[in-house]
Amino acid sequence: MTTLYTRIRGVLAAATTAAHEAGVLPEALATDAVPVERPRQASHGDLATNLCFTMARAAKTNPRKLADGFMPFLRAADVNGLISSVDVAGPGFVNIHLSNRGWTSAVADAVRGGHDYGRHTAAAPERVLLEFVSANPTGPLHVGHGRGAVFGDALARVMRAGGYAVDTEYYINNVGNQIAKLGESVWHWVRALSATPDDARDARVEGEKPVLPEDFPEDGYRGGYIAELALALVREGGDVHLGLDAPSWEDAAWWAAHEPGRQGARQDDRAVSDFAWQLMIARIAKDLALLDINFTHWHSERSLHGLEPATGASEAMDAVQACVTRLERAGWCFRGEADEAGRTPVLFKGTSEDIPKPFRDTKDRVVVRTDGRPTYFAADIAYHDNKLQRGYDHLINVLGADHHGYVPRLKGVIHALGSLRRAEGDPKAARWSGDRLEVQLMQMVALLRDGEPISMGKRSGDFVTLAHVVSEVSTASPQSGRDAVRFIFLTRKPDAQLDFDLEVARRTSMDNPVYYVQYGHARLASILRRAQAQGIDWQVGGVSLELLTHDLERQLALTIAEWPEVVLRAARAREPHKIAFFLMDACKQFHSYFTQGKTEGLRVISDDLAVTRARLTLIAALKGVIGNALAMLGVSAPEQMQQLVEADGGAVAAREGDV
RNA sequence: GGGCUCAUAGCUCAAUUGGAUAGAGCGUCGGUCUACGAAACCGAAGGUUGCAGGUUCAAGUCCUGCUGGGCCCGCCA
Repeated sequence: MTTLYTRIRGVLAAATTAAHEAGVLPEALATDAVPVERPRQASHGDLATNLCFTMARAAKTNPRKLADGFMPFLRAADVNGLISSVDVAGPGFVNIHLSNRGWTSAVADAVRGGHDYGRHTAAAPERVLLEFVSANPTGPLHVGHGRGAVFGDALARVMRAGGYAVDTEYYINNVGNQIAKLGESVWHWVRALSATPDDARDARVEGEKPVLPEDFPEDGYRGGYIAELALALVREGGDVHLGLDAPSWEDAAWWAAHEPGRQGARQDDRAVSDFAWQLMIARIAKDLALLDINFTHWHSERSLHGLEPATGASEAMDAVQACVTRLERAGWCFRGEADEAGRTPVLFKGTSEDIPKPFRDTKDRVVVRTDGRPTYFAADIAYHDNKLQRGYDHLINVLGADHHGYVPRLKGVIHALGSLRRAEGDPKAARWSGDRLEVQLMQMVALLRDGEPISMGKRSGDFVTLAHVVSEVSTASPQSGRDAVRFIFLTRKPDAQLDFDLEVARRTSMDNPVYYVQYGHARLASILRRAQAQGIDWQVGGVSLELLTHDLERQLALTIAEWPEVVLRAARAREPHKIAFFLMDACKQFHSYFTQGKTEGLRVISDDLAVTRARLTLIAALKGVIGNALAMLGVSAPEQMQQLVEADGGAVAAREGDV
C-alpha cells in the first residue's frame, strides 16, 4: 500500500539519486531509508527531512550548504506535483510544504484502505513469540497481572499491524512447591467440606476470607477461592477417592510426590493438585477474556519435564534433563560443591567469560538441586530452547519489574544454547544470541480508591482481583470496564510505576481519556449518519478533495497521513502507548475542528454540496483511522455513546443516546 | 556492598528513539450551546527537564560522577 509518506520518500530518494550522480550528495538513499518526519511547528512545513545532517560528514561540508545544493534536485523530482514549495531552514533541515493535491491524497488513501489503512505487510515477516502474563496458577489475577496482560495483548496487535507474524503464549508453571502448596491447601478444604452437610457447604465457603479448616497449614493459600476450588471438587464427587483421614500431606514423601522424577506419589493427592491448577487456569483464562485477551498457545511446564501435561497429548521426553545433560557435556553446566551427604548440585555457568558482557550473570545459578530435582530455572532453559527450536526470530517476554534480575541469566542461557546448537551442527542456530530475547519489564501497579491505597498481597487472601476491578470500573456497560481498564494501562509507558485509581477509572471526564476518544469516534459516526439520512452520497471518485482548503483540514489530513508511520514506530519500539497518544491528539484536532465549524463556516454538512462531500470524505477517513487505532488497542469504537445520567443517589444509570 | 530501573509544569503523563521555540490532561482563573452530540471547544497562568561535567552541527534523550525513590541479589516459582 502506498501512503503519502512513502510517496514523499520516493520523491526524496529519486532526488538523492540525481544529486548523487551530479556529485552534490555523497550517496543516494533507498526509499525506505529516507528519514521523514512531521515537524512539531506548522511553520516548519508539513513534512521535513534531516538527511543533509547525516550526509554532511561524508561530504565534508556543512548541512546547510548541502541542503542548498540539494534543493533543485528535489524540486525536479516532484513529478506528480505533491509539493508546493521546499526550503532550507535552521542548520540544514529541508522543509517541505505540500500542495493541496499532495495532502488531500492522504484522505483518499485512508478511505480506499479502509480497515487495512495503517497496516503493513512484509514479504517475509519476522516471526515473533510474545510471552506474557504467565502468572502462577495458584491464585486469581490481580491488577498488576492485568497491566502486563493488556500491554502484551496490545503489543501483539500493534506488531501484527506493523507486519510481524506474532504468536502469543502463556507459560503455565504447573510444577513445583507452589503448586504442591496449592494442592495441599485445597485438600484441607476438601476434607473439611466432606465432613460438612450438603446444605451447609455454600455458607461455609462464602466470603473473601472464610474461616479456615482445622490444621490448615500456616503457609497455605488462604484466599476464598481455595474454598471455592474445593467445593467444585467435592461437587464433582472427587472427594470419594481421597484418603481423607490419611496424613498424606504431612508425609515427607508428598513433597517429592509433586516434583518430577520422583516416585511414591499418592494418586489422590496428585489428583487434588492437578484439579486445582487446571481450574485456576480456567479461571485465569476467563478473567483474561473479560479484557478480550486470549493466547495462541498455552505452554505447560509439566510437558517439558516429560510428565503428562494433564491436557492434550503426552510428551515422553524429559526435555529439562536432556538440556541440562547437553549443557553439562559442553561445559556450560558444571558440578557444584557437595553437601554434607556428599551430593552435588548442577549449576549453569552464567558468569562465563564466553558470554558477552550484557548477557553475563553475576553469579552461577543452580539448575539441579543436590537431591536431584531440577529448579524452575532448569525448566526455563528447556522452555527457551523449545521456543528457539520453533523457529522464532524474536522472543519477547513481558515480565514484572521485580524479575529484572532474572534477565541476564536468561539471555546468557540463549547465548549458551546458540553456541551449543551450533557446535552440534544445527543450521537454525546460526544467529542465536542473547539479543534474540527481548524483555519488556512492567512496573508495579498501585491500586487506589480516591487516592487511598488498597493493599494487595498474594498470600494475604484479601487482594483485589482483576475481575473485580474490571466489573467495578464498568459504568455504562460491561464492555466499558474493559475499555477503560485497557486504555488506562495503555496510556503510559511500561517502565514507570502506575497508580490505578478505581474512582478515576469510573469517571467519564478527561481524567479518563478513553471516553474522550470514543466520543470522538461516535461524533464522527453521527455526522455520517446525519448525511446519510439527508441522502447525501459521497464516493472517492466523485469527490473533489481539492475543496478542502482550511488549515485545520490540512492538519487533519496530515494526521491521517501520519497514522501508518505511527503504527510502524509503535511496533518497532514495542510501544503500544504511542497509539493511545495518537488517538488523543487526533481526537483533540477533530473536536476543535468540529466546534469551530459551528461558528466559522466549517460545518461538514452545508448548503454547498460539493464542499459537503469533500468534508464527508475527510470525516469518513478520520473515522476509519480512529476506528483502526482503537481496534489495535482492543478498545471498542462505538457508533454512538450511551449517555450517562446522574441519578438521585449518585448512582450512574445508562440510556441510549437518541441521535 | 553489588546490580537493574526511574527522576520532565502543583498533580498524572508525552516528546517521532540524537532534531528546530519541551507539549497534553487534571487542578486554578476567565470565556463559548435555540444549527452536524457541551462526554466538547477557546484563552490565561504554570519549566534552569534532580545536580555537575563530557561527547557534536544538535542532548530531556548517549557517556561519567553525584543526590533521591522503587526493585533484585534463594538448592522459591
